[in-house]
Amino acid sequence: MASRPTLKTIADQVGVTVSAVSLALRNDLRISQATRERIQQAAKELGYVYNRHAAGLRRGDSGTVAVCLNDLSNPFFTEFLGHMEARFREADRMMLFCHAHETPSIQARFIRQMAEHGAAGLILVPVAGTTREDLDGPQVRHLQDFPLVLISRDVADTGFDRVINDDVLGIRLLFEHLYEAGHRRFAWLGGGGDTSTARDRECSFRQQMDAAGLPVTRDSVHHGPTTLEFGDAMLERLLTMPEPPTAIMCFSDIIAFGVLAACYRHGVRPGVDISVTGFDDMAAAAYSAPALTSVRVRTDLIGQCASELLLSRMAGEQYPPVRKVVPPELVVRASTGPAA
Amino acid sequence: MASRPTLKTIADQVGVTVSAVSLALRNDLRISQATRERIQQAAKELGYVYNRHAAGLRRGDSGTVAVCLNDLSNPFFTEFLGHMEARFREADRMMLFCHAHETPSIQARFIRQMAEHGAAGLILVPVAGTTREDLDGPQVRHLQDFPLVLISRDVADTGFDRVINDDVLGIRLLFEHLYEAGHRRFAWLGGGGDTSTARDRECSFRQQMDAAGLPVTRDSVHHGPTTLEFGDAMLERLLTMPEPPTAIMCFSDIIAFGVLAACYRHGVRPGVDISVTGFDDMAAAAYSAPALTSVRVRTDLIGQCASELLLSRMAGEQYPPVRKVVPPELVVRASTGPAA
DNA sequence: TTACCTAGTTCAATCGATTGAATAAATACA
DNA sequence: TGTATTTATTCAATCGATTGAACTAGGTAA
Repeated sequence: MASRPTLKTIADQVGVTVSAVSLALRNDLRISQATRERIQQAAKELGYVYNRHAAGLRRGDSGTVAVCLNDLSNPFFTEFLGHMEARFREADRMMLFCHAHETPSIQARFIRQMAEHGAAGLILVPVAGTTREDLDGPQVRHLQDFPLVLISRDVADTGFDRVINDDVLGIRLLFEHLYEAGHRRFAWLGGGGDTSTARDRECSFRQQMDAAGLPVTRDSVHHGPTTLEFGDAMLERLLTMPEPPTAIMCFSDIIAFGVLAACYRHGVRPGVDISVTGFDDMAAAAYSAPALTSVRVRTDLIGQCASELLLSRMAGEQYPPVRKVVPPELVVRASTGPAA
Repeated sequence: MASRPTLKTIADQVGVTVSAVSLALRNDLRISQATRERIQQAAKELGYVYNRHAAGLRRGDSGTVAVCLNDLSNPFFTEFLGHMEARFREADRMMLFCHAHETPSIQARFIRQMAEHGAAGLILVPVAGTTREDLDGPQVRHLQDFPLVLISRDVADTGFDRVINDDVLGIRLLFEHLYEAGHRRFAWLGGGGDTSTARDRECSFRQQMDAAGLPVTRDSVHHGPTTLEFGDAMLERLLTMPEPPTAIMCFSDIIAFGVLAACYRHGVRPGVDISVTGFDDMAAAAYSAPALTSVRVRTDLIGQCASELLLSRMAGEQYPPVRKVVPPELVVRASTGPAA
């Protein structure tokens, strides 16, 4: 296949130099209107495609940003992705995307590669277990002074900007809602991963229990993956207990959906016989059977805030690291009700 | 911030030329082991980051592939994304990502931009209404002989490779399952968009009805968006009909979930009072209340096949356009049962 | 001793676009 | 008419890595 036309091709065609073409295509007024039009016309006819490698090499910016997430099967993260993609498109930035799949080596590789590609900034949901070292150590020297925004999960002791949900508040809202409805026997499901989200939510749960004078026993906290399967399997187990909980608080809506599915099979009526809460308030929460009580994490605000922050850092703005904590909102639906 | 080290920086440090450094970093045997090690050591110490713009400019390949999808809120598409991402990572390709959101202008822009960025190939779920012209016209000359694989949705009369699901078969499997269970009053929900998927599934539904000698009336086909809301709202409407259908076939699991939610509220028992089917068999289908009968679209196979195909085209392999049709599998669950 | 390898390294052109400085041509001003 | 000024375009260096060709020791064979 014939190689693609370049500025040179156009220049020869029109009878000017590459400089003139370069300027004309960017609508620089230094080139006369007439010539500019001839050049632009020729470019169109030749099917010219701008070469950002060449331009980026000279100017030092490729026009891309990098985004690294961990769980595409979780709508919660794809919501983020959507919000950020929209904002970056607006800013005329392309998105280099990585699905790290909770795998440190994939994340590490992506962090290197996006730099090789000249990405101008990085949005990262850090893989579970990510430490300060991973983002700040000698292996990743290039991240120093690099525009990087952490979202959803925090990493302690780093000097990066971060935008996260107020997980402590979220759990408190749910707990208070349940407590006021008379619940006293609670179970906590999920949050197996080594993330700030898992820690903060569980910690908040324990605090609430403490504050309410309720004991946290081995039977009230159950770690596991954020999957439907886990929720489903856990309900089966909880039902066999001598004194099953009356309220089940899940780390994520996903787990809660699994619990609801198991309830349905067992003829246990959520909201009547037992109360179930999720976390995130993904779109499906309003359409589960029954609709799920949850806390709405503002993925829109977090996504927007993170992309704004990144774009401003990319524009070179200097200010101390920002740690933005976005409050979630309690959404009460049919899956919770008064304690039996 | 000090600009990043380049080959020159390393060369000066070690006391060799850039050529030597370039070769050494790629482990070329022409450079002696000793020098190579000194150079690699220096590179590490300096925190050198490879510049793919420069390399790509010279070599003509940036090492990226582009992927353009339309609905991130649909797990069906994110499943694809996951499968392809994995395969491309394996091939050491980065992914330029776009969420076209069923918007032709976004798709068109992305098709231009990914070329500007030197992507070596493109995987595209075409936006609803995409025509031959959009992929083959004078605006997109650069797509000629460009590695491009269409997935999930087909575009007529194009010479591109495509990997799609056998939608006709999928509907037939569902229909036969319902028909054999005694159903005779059917409703079809969804497929509002101008896509091959929507056309093929509805067309197949009509064919099945015809073949079974059942009339397709105004009341049996209802177009709408692929949302939970639509399914929910439609069930409400169907229930008010004098002779409601006994079997509801939905364009997508998403719509079916909406239908199930409405059933739950109304005390209608899916699988007993009414039968409901989805399409795609996303992960959640096994955990809805009740679990949803659907057809499993092999996103794994389609994703793998598409990425293999693309990689082979990118490697320069020549063969006539491939049109791969992957058969789906019927998955019967509790949401369907014998006609009342 | 001379011609000839060979391994190890350097030279210099190259990819395509950008840009500050230089030049040429046209116009304005005195 | 000659000089200053503006306008339109070209020149040439540059970004960072790659690569075929050229060079330079040191070693071998004749």
